[in-house]
Amino acid sequence: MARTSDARKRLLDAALELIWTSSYGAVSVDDICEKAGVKKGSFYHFFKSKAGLALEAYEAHWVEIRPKFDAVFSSQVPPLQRLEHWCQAVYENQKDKHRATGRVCGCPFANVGSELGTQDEALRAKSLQMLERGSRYLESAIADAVRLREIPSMDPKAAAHEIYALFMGQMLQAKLNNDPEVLRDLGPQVSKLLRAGSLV
Amino acid sequence: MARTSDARKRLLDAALELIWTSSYGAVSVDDICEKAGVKKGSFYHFFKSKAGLALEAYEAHWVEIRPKFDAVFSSQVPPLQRLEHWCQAVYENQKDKHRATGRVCGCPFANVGSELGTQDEALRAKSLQMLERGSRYLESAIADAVRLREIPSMDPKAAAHEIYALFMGQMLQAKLNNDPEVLRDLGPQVSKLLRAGSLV
DNA sequence: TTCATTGTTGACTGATCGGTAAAGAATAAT
DNA sequence: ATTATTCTTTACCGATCAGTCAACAATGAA
Repeated sequence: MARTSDARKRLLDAALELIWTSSYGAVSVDDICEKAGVKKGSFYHFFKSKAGLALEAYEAHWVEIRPKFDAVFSSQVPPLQRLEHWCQAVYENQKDKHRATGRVCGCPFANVGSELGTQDEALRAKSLQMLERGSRYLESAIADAVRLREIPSMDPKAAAHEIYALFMGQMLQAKLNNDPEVLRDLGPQVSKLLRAGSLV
Repeated sequence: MARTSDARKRLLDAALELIWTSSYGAVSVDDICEKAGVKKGSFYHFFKSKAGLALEAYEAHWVEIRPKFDAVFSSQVPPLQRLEHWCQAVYENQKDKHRATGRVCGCPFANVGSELGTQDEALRAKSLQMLERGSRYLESAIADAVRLREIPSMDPKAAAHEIYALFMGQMLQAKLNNDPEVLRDLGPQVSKLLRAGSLV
């Protein structure tokens, strides 16, 4: 048909990065355009609104990081190790971001859910969807761990939600302290909880 | 000296309410003024900036709710019951807010910390201070429970932070689901975790 | 080479943003 | 009653906000 361009992807990347390191409300369409090197007219050629862009940016980010999740939660890895590796990866990720920006930025999906959960139904639902996607990995790993008698019997779905709540709470604590080291012992904590069978 | 007025308090109340039910970024000074029935000139007579108002609003809110915390965490109550009552109070509080607004609004302090933690040092610090204040109640209760042999020996401070992380994560899950019932079993969950001695 | 399609540009809108200035009204202490 | 102080009001500021528009440039398919 006609010409192609990577401006759309640049906008998605810029939006995620800016909103992650600050917040949805504090980032303007102009900011995103400047970071992406795209004029505002082009922005509205690709996206119908700022909220529309955010929605697509989160989905695009998920598509990007999903392979990492799939790898970390591979069935080839012993179930409890999957969880440990996941905690470790999150810890390293936050440390990298902290090194790069001087700030603990937390989880981009949780951030937007917390900020806009009461205002924008579509973004709330997207944030919830991300949560459920992550929780499903935990659920499978926990179910496998139970099946392999590595941990006591428990309801995997409920346990996954509880572990995920603990995880998101620690992320927030790390952000409030602006200290990624808060997340250092997350893996062992999770293991210990699961082995004790004291959830739900 | 001269005339007095309750405009200042009305502004503090309006700000907390509006920011809690939406977000800091989405609420304008004009919104706050309109809700408080105060003209903008008066706003800047009492507060030096929007962020300054928010800071004071959170501190004022703390002063208001602290007596409830002191009552719930009274030494006259058995330690584990304090925690159960606290969870119950939070659950009821979110249900009330949900009935009134149709939304699970979450914790006002956690919300602002999550939204502005990377942008406004003063608000991040205030959010952290609130967290620590709450955590101190948990810490005392846990220490008492250990001392009274109601739960196994553990580090009260670390356990308090872990319980608090779980709590904040569940609040966020309730917000993302827009369903206060997510918080229904928080109390028993906390009790079970503490009794198992599987924390930290 | 044509030509429909896709992408780019810059100028523009009206609304709203946080914040200011200055004059006047209400009040408490004297 | 005077007066210093606190509070209220109105009108205003420049900047920025999200979003629009129409002209124009590049490109792939025919």
